[in-house]
Amino acid sequence: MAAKRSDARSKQSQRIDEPLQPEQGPHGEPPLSRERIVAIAVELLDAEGTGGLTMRRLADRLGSGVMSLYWHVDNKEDVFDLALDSVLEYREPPQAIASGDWREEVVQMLGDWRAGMLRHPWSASLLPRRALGPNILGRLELLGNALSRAGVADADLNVAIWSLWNYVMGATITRANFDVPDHERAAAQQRLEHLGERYPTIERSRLLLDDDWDGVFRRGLDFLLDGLVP
Amino acid sequence: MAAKRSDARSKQSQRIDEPLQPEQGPHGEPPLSRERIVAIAVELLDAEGTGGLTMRRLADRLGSGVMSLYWHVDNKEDVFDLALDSVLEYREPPQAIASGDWREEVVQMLGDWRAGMLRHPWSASLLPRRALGPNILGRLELLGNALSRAGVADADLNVAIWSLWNYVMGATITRANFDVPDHERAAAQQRLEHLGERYPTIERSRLLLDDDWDGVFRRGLDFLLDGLVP
DNA sequence: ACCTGAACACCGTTCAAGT
DNA sequence: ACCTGAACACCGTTCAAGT
Repeated sequence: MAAKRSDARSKQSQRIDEPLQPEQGPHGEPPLSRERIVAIAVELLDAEGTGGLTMRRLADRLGSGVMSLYWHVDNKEDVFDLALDSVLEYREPPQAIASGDWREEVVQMLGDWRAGMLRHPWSASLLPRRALGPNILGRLELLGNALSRAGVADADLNVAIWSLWNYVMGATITRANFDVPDHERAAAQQRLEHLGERYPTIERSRLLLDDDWDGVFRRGLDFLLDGLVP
Repeated sequence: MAAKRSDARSKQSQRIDEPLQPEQGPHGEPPLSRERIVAIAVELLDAEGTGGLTMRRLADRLGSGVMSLYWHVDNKEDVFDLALDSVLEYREPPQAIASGDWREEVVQMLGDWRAGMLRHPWSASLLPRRALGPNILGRLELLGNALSRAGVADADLNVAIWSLWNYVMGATITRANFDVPDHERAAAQQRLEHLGERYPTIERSRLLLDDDWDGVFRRGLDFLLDGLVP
């Protein structure tokens, strides 16, 4: 049980001194760098989705040749890994949350996690196939720590972390993918009414019609936490 | 909140009478059909993973021209949708499970669901982006029905179904993607020991080292059910 | 109703070469 | 140390045409 590909380093030697203000290149373009590539990749993914990220298009936006990217990055997979992890970076120091109430703490952490991914809907569908980057690992560490302080036994920690991770991942993916654009909503409603005969329970539960995603997420999380720490 | 693309029908008119034994074509190849295309697509996905499914390769294996596929199928997306749903078909009538114990019933249903997907590891990563086909909807209906009989109030049914769906989906995806092939295991162990300094809780929980996936799945599911139906 | 090949507009990546 | 263009071996899908 281990992270795949998480040690994929590029050929680039590890830089110690990172210039904060990269000087402009001769033609107004800042020089290529791992960071710049990832930033633009995220932009591209936000704008066009998973299918829109192309090494050629990426190079275009960066004002460089396609093959120049390969100096900084192993391959396209690598770009995906880096883009995903970058989305899960913490924007504010997580200590701000650390109140006394562990449960509220966990709920906040997972809510922030979900929100970060929903800001970049492609990230949810990508998560399953990607390695665990440092930001993801950092969030898992924080989660485990909070659970441990809440009194979850070491023997159960494993299960507790995975359960919550799985729940958040599943909920985020579901939310990101089943949200129908407004102009399709009418057609979708129609189709589902027709489904009622074959799937009466689904219809009764309003499973596909209710759109209080945040509420469903929060209530389900509460149920799970009830089970984990009675 | 509604299924995307779930009404995508091909240009083919709805067949009422499906011949059980399609006669051989003149060159030993049975004629092209939606069913045959999907079956071979699943074979291809099992053998080569998501990246291995190509319209050209698919046509090759079917002994037909590439463009012939497009008569039976809308496009590559459509093939993915159909392949995914076909994997979730019930092999035995689900009534066999219906004992009296609703909880055991739910656990069995979800275990079977997960097992079906793990037999085709590509299906887990695919699920997030696909529409709800009839087999998926059928399983959701069955699940909701069992929960309802177990005493979950109609007002909570929505949350209960989604929570379990999210949990199973997350757990299956995690399992399918973090299972390291044996020959990579040694290297992975090494890497993770090195990680212990920065992520002490993760190390202590053996989050990435324990490989009792089935146990973790079952125990987490129990916790969730405890919360859902105390 | 069903199948086809040629053509179009793309892909990711290797390689040998430039500065 | 960093960047490059040409070339290779692929893609999915449109189209006009065949039976």
